[in-house]
Amino acid sequence: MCSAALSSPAISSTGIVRVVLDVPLDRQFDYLNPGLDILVGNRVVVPFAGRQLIGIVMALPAESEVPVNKLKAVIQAFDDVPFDDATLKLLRFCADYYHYPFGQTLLSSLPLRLRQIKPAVSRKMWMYALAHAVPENLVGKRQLVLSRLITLLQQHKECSETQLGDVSSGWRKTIQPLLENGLVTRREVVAIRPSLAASDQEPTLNDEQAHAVKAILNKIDRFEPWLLFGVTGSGKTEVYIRLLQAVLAEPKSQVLIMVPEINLTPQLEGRFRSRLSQFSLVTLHSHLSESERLQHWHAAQSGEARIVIGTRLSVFTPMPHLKMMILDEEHDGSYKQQDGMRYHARDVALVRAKQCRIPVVLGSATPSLESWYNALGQAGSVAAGQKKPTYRLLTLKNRAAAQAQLPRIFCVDTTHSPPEAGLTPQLKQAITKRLERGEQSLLFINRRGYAPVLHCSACQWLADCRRCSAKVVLHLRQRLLRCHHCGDEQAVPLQCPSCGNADLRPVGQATQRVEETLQQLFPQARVARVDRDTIQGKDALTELLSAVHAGKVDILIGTQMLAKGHDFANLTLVGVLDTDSALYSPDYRASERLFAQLMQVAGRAGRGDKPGEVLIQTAFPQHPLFAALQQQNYAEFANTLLQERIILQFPPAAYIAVMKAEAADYALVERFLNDLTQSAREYVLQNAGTFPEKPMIYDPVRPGIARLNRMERGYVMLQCGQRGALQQLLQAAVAWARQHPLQAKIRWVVDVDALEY
DNA sequence: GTAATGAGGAGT
DNA sequence: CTCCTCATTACC
Repeated sequence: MCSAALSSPAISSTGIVRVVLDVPLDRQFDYLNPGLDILVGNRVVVPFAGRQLIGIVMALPAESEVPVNKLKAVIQAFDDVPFDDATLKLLRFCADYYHYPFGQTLLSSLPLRLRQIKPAVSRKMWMYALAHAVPENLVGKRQLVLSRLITLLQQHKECSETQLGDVSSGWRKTIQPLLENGLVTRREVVAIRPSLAASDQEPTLNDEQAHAVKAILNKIDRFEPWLLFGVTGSGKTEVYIRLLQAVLAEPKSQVLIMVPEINLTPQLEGRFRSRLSQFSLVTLHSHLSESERLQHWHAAQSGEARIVIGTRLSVFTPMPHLKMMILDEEHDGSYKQQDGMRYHARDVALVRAKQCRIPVVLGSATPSLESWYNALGQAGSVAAGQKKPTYRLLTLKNRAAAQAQLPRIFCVDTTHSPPEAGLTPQLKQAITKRLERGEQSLLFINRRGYAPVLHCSACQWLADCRRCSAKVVLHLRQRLLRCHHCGDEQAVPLQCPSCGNADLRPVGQATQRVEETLQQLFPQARVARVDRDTIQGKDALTELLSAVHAGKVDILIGTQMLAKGHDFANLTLVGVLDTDSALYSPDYRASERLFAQLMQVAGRAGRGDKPGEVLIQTAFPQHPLFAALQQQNYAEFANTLLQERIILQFPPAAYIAVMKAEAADYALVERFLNDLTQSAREYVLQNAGTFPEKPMIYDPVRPGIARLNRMERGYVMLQCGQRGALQQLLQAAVAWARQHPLQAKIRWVVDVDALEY
């Protein structure tokens, strides 16, 4: 696009307004200003193809390439400027790097309220309190609501609108006279919820923690990526807190902490609120209401919030005084956006830190191979080969609480001890022992539902999804078959649709079925199941976890939902029922993910003063992954994987991008992708001289789930050892795809640094 | 993306 | 000859 003309005025009341819009068109649109006050950066409402859209003013050019009589007028202008220069630059970079339209990149990073035409006034939030003692005769006998409101206000120093609303929906009407006569006062709260009383006391850092804090603070005023590699329980959070204390000591400075998903946010939030209670803190995650999100976002953008804790999208939150970023559990796949602009929040954070010249701390017990690769060399490993380390590695080897021991990890060979209903005799025995001792057990199985397949014993028929090339999972309680890929549900057939046989059997294990088995085996035990089917509301998980803490549960069974961050002092056994599907998966990242997951699950055992035990059921106990796991030796395992990736020239040893296409008819997809590979190869041949390294273009393949939601899918992988060369090819490929004749008939996206292939 | 546009087919 | 549907094109 045109660079803003030097002569263009900062404010316009007439003339031309150049706008980007939330449309999949990678260009800007010019409008006439009918006499509104408009600044570069403002949000405006403009007519577009027969409807009204919100746009962002990018420039006020002197003239337009479009004839003036074709230009339409701006309808409305808002006076806010949502993006600062730094954020805009970051979003521009991302739009280019991920090959996603700039307008959509920009608008999708904003809270929904700022993308909607109705004015984004956030409703004010108030806290109510009693001003003085309540006079005796105030409350009449029949004024039940009033009396309850007053009781509530007497019990709490301050009450939120939600609290008061729980008493009666008509609370506003009742409280109004009290506000007028001054018995009740209220104060406005902007986003920042009142901190809990500062209670936690400062633990002493061990040597490793102290060294990490000191090392980072030594280079606090420059761009520097740190990999904080610390086993579960080694006290990474305490390191974060000390860093934040130091950074926030500087007036105005802000910090951004990112976490994988909402489940973890409340935990970290609670600790930060109590330890850093003097600093205003907001969260940004998907569980917020739209008005909360807007408030929190504004608090960050205005500089009012000093601490922001958020999920991946928060990496784009404008923060004028950002001085440090922290990514907890940096290896977690949920940092990668899987639709729209497919950015990786870790990579974006690195770019942002570099632009802002600030440190970025990546924390993990099982770093991503990307980060490991970037930190190697300094670790003295040979795996990185000739590569120079770009991250600084800090290691926390010891558990922070000295008495907490690392769990002992065993494999149970399922070829020698075949499991019955999913449980090997060893595991059953281990559970029995825990029940006798009054300790808790956690069983981990990565499949929700009752059984992963429904099978006909006569003709070997298996129940398929109608929309996907996948098997449907039996959910017994709801009496239905559900596809875990598209969500489609169908009734359980009474007889085999293929041969009419009535003997249809559930095959394999999933959480519901294991729960049933456990209840039969241990009728006296209190069993709780945790998966997406049992955990529905936003407080459901918290409630269940506190029940576990209170000792009201003996055996917990669940999916990876349970794997993260929850410490149960009385939990001494972790059982992993089925890992083998991930061991020999075609996905090149499967074993990296499995190791991280098992490490995390193992970390749940024995976090109190009792030693923990982990039993893993597998038919392949000799697999090197388990040997490394038993020694809790991530480094060795990661180095082995790295060698493989170097040989295969897969990430992080090389860069990849995947062109993903889908259509109802695979023939179209195939034609499109064949055309693509051919022209991409020709392009590379013809421009061979301009490529610092020649990219590889693989033949089209079908992904693991070849059909998803009635769409036939196909992938083409582009790979190169050099990022710039891959980008050069991608640019040509995207331009080519945008004007391909099949463009309208198929859907395609480019997934740069795709996690799966 | 979606609204307007125009080409081709069946129906009155 | 009109109305409808579907694909194509333009969107400032």
